[in-house]
Amino acid sequence: MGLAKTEMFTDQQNEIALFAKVFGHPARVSILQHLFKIDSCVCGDLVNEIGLAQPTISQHLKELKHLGLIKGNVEGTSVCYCIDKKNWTAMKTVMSDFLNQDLTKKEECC
Amino acid sequence: MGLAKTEMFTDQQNEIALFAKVFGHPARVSILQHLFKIDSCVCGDLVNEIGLAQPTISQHLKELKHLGLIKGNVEGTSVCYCIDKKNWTAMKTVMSDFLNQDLTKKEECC
DNA sequence: TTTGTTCATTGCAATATTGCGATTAATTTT
DNA sequence: AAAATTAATCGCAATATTGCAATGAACAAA
Repeated sequence: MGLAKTEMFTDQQNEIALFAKVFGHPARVSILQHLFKIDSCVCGDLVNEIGLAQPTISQHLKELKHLGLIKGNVEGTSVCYCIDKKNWTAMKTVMSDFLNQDLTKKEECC
Repeated sequence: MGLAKTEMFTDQQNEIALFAKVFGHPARVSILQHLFKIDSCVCGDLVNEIGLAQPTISQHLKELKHLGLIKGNVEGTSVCYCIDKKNWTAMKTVMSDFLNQDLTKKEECC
């Protein structure tokens, strides 16, 4: 099938999965880390920084933009990308709630 | 290709991507939340709780186990699964470092 | 031993993802 | 206007993922 049955899960579970999925490729992790490091960035810089072809980087940027984690702004012939702070913070809340579920009171049965 | 070019990324970036990928499906998110909620669980409970077929759940459990996030223990004809606390905590460190990159000093250029 | 229970594995079909060459679109420079 | 620059899109091939029916393996109960 290759198709996740999203209708049988909660909105929260689907949202976590969507965010996680976009982090599930090292190129996108690398792009985000680069944007954090240097504040803003044009697509061409990322093509040089990471070793992938321009259409490939462009597609990864599109996915990050689609989820709202980055913003793009046209500047002449190039495009300036940066982290969308508001949406990144909102995403962090969702993911942190998932990652920080309480472990302390659990018995490790296995 | 469908094949991530892992060799051009750092070990850290690949590790983040691997953890994120396993969270990138709502069924696995749901399984983990259930294990957190009820401490331990056999596969059959999960098949009832989530609406997927037994082989499908079994495969998702296998992926979670392969990454070390859960442990499984055979108990008669059933298998008891639970969160691997040590590995979960280690994973949380890796993911939190990524999610909590400093935003405060950044200019939003776009 | 036979039967039932529970979970893992196999094998397959359907769909998704990744990567890039070729092209296009938008803009700047000459 | 023509050429150059930059990034998006298209179209394709290769691979990965998802889901499940069928089957197998391990154990328990009769």
